[in-house]
Amino acid sequence: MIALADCNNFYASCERVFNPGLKTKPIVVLSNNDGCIIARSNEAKVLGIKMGVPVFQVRDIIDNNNVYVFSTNFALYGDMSSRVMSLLSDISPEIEIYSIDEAFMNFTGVKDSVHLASRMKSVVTKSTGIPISIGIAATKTLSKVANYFAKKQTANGVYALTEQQQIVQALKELPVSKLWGVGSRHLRMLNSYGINTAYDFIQLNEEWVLEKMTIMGLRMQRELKGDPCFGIDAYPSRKKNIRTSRSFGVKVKSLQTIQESIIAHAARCAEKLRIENSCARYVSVILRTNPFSKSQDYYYGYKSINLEIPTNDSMEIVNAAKILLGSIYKEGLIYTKSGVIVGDTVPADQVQLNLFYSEQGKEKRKNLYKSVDFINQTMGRDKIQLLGQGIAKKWKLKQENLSPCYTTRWTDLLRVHC
DNA sequence: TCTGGGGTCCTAGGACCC
DNA sequence: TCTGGGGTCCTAGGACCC
Repeated sequence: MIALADCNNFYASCERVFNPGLKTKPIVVLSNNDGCIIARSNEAKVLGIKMGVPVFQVRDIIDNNNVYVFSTNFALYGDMSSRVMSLLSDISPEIEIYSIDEAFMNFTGVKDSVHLASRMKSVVTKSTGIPISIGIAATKTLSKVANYFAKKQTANGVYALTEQQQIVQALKELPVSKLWGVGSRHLRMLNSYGINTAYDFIQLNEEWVLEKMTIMGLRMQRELKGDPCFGIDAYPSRKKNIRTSRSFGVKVKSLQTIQESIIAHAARCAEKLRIENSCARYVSVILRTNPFSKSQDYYYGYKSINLEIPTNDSMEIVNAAKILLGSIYKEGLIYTKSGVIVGDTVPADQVQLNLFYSEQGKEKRKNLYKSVDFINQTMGRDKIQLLGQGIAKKWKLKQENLSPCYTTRWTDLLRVHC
């Protein structure tokens, strides 16, 4: 048996924990740059605010209904997430942290799984204030289905989907769009063949599913029939790619300003690599204009370069990124986003050297980065940075409704008045 | 006026090798 | 007139997830 724990409206719930007066109020959380809606409380969902829509399109609904608006605060959400996950790990024998607000747990051998799940739920709610739902079933995909009904139908937020008759009934009620693995493209394709529910989908011929939706679709179908295709991965493997990208807070034309952002992103990628103890074999840079603009054709510049020797050295990655930027930058366009991707990672202690590799200066640089990383991790991001990242940071993003970092910054601790 | 960020996996087709 | 067969590796693009 597999259990899936999923935090309800996670970001919105995090904001509520430290602002209990908002308990019954509609809340939305915005993406970076205050651009799109990325989380909604149930009250906001009822008002018809859809996931992912740009804020300006729902501005009227927000204003007319006193919806509380928050800029994204990842320091807060990340910290709350690790608290929830650590509580779940204490209780569950085997756990895979699947995303910031979800975890799969192996319930094999658990005698009364509903009882265990209910206990988890009350421990998490009591210790963190975050409401969660837990779905239990034979496979990961079915546990997702169970979780859907845990949120929808049950008062206590725990739902086990185990009896054959019950599974068939659930799949008949579940729109195919809600399946884990069906996105907008597959949905349109399936609908065009008259497939509307999860039950319709499992009736389909396997070869047909394989042809239309690749092996991923077939695995999903088998999982829905109770045949496990995905195991619990309790040991997270090293990331294969690491990306840092941001929209600009303002429209940007000049190479100078873009270069500052690229250097900052490249340095951040290098730092992330060092945290993971990895080195990357390639560096890519992206630079794009506004895809929604009507006055200017969309331009998406993307280029990669392979490194002679995999590295996590900020300066080497920055240099590669600068060269790439020079080759995709076009004069005269108005840009809205830039980013750096490093990838094809290898463990830092297994880097394949070549004949021309020289140790000279490497040890010093390693020590330098160790100190810089330590200072930045304990005293705040970019306390020490490369000069090329720029001081003014004109390209920085908008965050007009940012909540305090209640749990990760001393000056932001909640004050209780007696 | 105003549209996020960070990942994974799969496939087809081309390059290349013997 | 007539130009193989089989394999691997790499990459770009597409689809999905939260």
